[in-house]
Amino acid sequence: MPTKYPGDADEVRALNAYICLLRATESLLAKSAQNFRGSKLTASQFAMLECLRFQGPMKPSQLAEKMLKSGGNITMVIDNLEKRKLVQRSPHASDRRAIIISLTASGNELIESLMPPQVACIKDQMAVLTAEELETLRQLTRRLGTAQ
Amino acid sequence: MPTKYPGDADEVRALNAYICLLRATESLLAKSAQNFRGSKLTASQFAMLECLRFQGPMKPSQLAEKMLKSGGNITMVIDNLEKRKLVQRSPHASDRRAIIISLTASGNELIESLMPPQVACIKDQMAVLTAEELETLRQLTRRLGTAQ
DNA sequence: ATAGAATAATTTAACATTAAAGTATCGAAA
DNA sequence: TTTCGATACTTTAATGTTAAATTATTCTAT
Repeated sequence: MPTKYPGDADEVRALNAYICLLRATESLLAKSAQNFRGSKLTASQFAMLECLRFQGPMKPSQLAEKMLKSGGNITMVIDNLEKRKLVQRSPHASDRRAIIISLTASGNELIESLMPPQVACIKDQMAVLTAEELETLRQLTRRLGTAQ
Repeated sequence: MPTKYPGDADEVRALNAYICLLRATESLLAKSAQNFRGSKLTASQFAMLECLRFQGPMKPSQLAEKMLKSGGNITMVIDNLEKRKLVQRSPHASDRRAIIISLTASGNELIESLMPPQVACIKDQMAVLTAEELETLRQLTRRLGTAQ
């Protein structure tokens, strides 16, 4: 993050917005991570439980796509959650190459208990902005996110 | 990232903005990472070179603070950059506990060659927003970033 | 002056992350 | 039907990341 880069007005404007955007995201993620640290979950483990909770059982390749992570990484996160019996591997009904990952009863119970504080935490942090500002932020970042 | 979480209007607004913010950051970081991947640098290695280039030689503890990373992590990133002779360790003048990390000539040359494409890349990606929108984004994310 | 607290860097262990290679299975074309 | 390319997951190697423990040094209060 360059704090002083000699550039024209366009560059300075873009860099300033970029730096603030990154810092805001870092700040939000660091704060919300506190909600699941007590359960000894990493950010990836929490994200996987959350994904399975809201979108149901799915294949590792689908988890990789939704979580924007590599396949090899997904295998390891599943391994570590499976050791704690929070998720389970089942054979795919029609494709013997594939497997289906699903929450166990205790995995479901855990993510259910963690979601309300997580949502409250995000709501609290975003509350420094008004409803209108949040809508503006959503629209601006939505356009940036889909930029190629 | 929950796509459908049953909540009140405030929660939905906050979550939507939050999700778009995170996705925008992911998208920007992924794109700008392409600029230094060709030089076999990781994001942390690039960030360290950038930090030393713009803020001069400093102690590992200062790098850790500026890069928002743990001390142990900084030691490893220095190790890997030192292997390639891009940075060097020197004894601190007055404190024998401390060391000073600085760019080597080739490290300086490398980061100098990488900065212009990096800035251009960020400028390009942010160009989906107008000057006014960039200023709005900067102000909104600045307030979020400093939220505790 | 010295004991003890604080600071600076490193080491270690566990998990994350990616890219690349490996194994097994599927599907389609010859 | 056999072969070959594509798909799905795992494994491996290298690096990143944190937290906690370790070592060495400095600072401070007595």
